[in-house]
Amino acid sequence: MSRLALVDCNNFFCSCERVFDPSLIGVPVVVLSNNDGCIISRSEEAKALGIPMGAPWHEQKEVIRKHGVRVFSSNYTLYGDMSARVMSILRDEVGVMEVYSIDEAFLELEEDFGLEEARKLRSKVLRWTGIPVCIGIGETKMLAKLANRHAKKNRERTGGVFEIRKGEGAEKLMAEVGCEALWGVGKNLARRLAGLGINTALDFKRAEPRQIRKSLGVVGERMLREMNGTRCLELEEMPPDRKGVMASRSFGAPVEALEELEEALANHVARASEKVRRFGLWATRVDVFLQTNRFRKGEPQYCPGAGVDLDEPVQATANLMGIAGKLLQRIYRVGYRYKKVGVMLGGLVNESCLQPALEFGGIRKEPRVDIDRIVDRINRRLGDRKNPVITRGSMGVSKIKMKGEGSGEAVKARGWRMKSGMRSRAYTTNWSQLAQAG
DNA sequence: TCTGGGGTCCTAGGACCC
DNA sequence: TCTGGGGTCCTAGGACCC
Repeated sequence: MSRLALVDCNNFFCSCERVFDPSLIGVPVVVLSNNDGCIISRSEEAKALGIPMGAPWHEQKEVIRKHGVRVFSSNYTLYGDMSARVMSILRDEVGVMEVYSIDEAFLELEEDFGLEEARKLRSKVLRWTGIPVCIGIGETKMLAKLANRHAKKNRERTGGVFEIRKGEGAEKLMAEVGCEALWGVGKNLARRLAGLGINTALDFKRAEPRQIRKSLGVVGERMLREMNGTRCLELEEMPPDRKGVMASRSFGAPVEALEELEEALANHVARASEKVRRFGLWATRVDVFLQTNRFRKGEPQYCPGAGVDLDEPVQATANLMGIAGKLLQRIYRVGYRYKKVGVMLGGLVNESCLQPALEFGGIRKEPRVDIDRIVDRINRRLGDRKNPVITRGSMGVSKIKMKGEGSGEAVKARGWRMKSGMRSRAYTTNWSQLAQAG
């Protein structure tokens, strides 16, 4: 039976800080989120003080002051570097592994890799990097996660290493774990499960697949199978290509002026595009969004977003800046107190998708067109369902030729890409309504 | 104008994770 | 007063095609 190990660094960000400042050992430490807003990593001592994960810093100030908790802003350069060191040690250990996050990795285990080997690996990582880890072993990712959780919660008894094996032992453990502790089950799904009378991990493991499928969908069914030892979540050795890159920040104090939003947005666009270039990618879509303060229940909320598909892949900050700026102007409304502005560069493509500027004997390629989509958008923006601005009509009223009528070569020369199944279609335009709609 | 099932594509929104 | 940032996947529903 093949098995997986989940190696998870303990209190990773705090542990990283400790490696470089031994005076932090044995005292409560917390690390704050990007904007120093929330607590995102706590040492064991800080957890013992009752400081919750994700708590707003300002809510914990009193406890922090009272107990002399050491507080750090996050330092992702440091954490990334430490992560790479840990991962390289793990990579030496096994043939196949998946770096799941900055502080976790799944390892495919050989038959003879047992608890003893896991303990050795654990102390090796600690010795070489100063980072303590826990290791959970199981047949599937979910089971390895569960085993890891158990190893962490019972560190004295387990020595930070635990394997979950089929049988009574496993079921006893599961009976003591609530569903919300399972990987992939959050607050909402846990509530839904509770409604079905499924409260513990064991209840879930024994649940009726049809029922789970019905109320939690395929995601739920996959989890259920994983709990019973069937692998549904594969190990991904190669990280899949990134789909988008986002950059956003909350403001310390609410912002109302467009100029201020523009300034912040310019910053985010610069960061996001830099990242995209570093990955060797290009964006084919830009989305901009605004948010008011969702915690201020009394204030009017406005969280608009707008995006465009680009005619061609773009990488340059300046180009993206212009596009993002226009989108911001489109969604900006006077009179709101904005808390956040952000940009999302999407539809990322690599070099292979770049179209050469010159093709077909020097005729420049035009962007891909999809008339139906464009028509759909125009209608959605300007008309309503009952009164579309543009409708598919009888042939010959107002025609956009896509194919055929001897114009195939012309179409090709323009570089229009045909989707299979595309045909000539006719559209009628309600010009007066279009004019009215602006 | 009505009839119908099997597909795809797109978007918005929900849920989750670290 | 202050309450993160960055991702992924899935679903539902509409429009459209054949």
